[in-house]
Amino acid sequence: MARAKVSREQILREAARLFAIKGFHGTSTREIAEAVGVRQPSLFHHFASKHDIARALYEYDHERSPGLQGRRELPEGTPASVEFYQSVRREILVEMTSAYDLRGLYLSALIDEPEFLPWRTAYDAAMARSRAVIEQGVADGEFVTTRADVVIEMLDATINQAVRWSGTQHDPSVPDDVAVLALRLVIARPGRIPAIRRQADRLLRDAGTPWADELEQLDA
Amino acid sequence: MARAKVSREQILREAARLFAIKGFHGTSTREIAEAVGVRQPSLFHHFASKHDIARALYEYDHERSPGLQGRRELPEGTPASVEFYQSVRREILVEMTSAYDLRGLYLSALIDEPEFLPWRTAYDAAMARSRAVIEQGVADGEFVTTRADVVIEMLDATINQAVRWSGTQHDPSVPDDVAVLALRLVIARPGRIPAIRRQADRLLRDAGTPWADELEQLDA
DNA sequence: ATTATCTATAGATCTATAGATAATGC
DNA sequence: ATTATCTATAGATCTATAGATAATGC
Repeated sequence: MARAKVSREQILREAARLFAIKGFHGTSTREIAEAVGVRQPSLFHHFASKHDIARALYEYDHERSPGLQGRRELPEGTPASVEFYQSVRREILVEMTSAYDLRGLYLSALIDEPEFLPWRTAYDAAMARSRAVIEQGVADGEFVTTRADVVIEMLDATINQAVRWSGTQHDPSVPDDVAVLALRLVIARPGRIPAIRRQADRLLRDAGTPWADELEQLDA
Repeated sequence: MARAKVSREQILREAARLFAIKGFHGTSTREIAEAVGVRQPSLFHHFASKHDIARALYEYDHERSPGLQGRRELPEGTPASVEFYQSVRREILVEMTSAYDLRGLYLSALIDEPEFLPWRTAYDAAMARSRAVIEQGVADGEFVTTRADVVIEMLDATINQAVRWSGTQHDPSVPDDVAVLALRLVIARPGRIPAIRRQADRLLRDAGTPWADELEQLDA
């Protein structure tokens, strides 16, 4: 008799989808197993525990996100406006092109549970770096004096929201649209936005950072 | 022996707090009972079921939010920019001054469960009305041509986020700060923002809508 | 007499383990 | 021989009900 041949990826995909809908605690391992077409205990051949499934999803997100890794894509000395624009554009692109629906990881307070402390730490550090960029922009006069804390919260919320667009939304212009809106929040001279975009594109090309791959994925 | 005298409010407060941290499904009735200081079955004297507790919280939020009720605070014919500014400011104020931490209701997909369909419907209608205001602003030339869908998603995410600030954040200038940032997303002439704020204040006073009460609450 | 708690517990989960069995790869 | 499934089930929950008991209000 042919048995369902289940891959780790299939489990991650269905688990993520269910976590996003019903939450981590609201989703049973039985439901995940049913969605991938095996019996409940078979999951434990692939993952040691239910928490381990969520951990793999956090890991996947972390590996794809320069922001969470604390990796800069643009050289030292890049103007804050360009850095800010590029980092928002990149994060939105990363979340939109995720193979899994990662909402369940960030929309609830799951990340605050002790099992997930490393990802919480990376997340907090990324927020602190974003904040520093905004403060730099204000100090340089590129950005209007604004409440960096409120701007950060709005962006954080938006990036979390962007995870929803993975799978459903394939419009490749969305990352740029969101990054432009983010710039509008803080920029002193909105007329400079096209120049900022061009500078980001140029610096990114010079740095040789791959970027086109994910964008192509959205067109498909 | 003195027994704990528990009020409905105490249960709502602790339940909301726990839902926000661990999610609705991640919180047991035993945990809620422990937090309020009674035995688990005693909760069922006050609420028919665990779902009923969440329902009461949705109801509370709905009663306080003009946006969710579809109630206009400003007269017909108010410019889109003023309407937009005021609606954002009001919703942020409502969420910030909530007696309960309502994150758990909106950060997960709890609202999508069939038990909560009436609140889902009200929520969707509020989003559609916000969208119409933005499109009006674009049509009138007050707002730049922008993707209303993305702006709505950013605002929605921000308002959900604002729920986090209830309890912890008491700064009475936050609703205005967020509303100004929201305007910056879409406004064609940022220099008009102070005039828009003044017009909102004036129309609100003329309409006799109470407003000062909640602001005072933040100062306390 | 009414209201709010308590103890005890039914019945339905839920995660994870143990050990049997089938499929696959050398 | 190894890998991936299966059935069966232990043991720990979890929600909600039943019925006893204490406190409160008239």
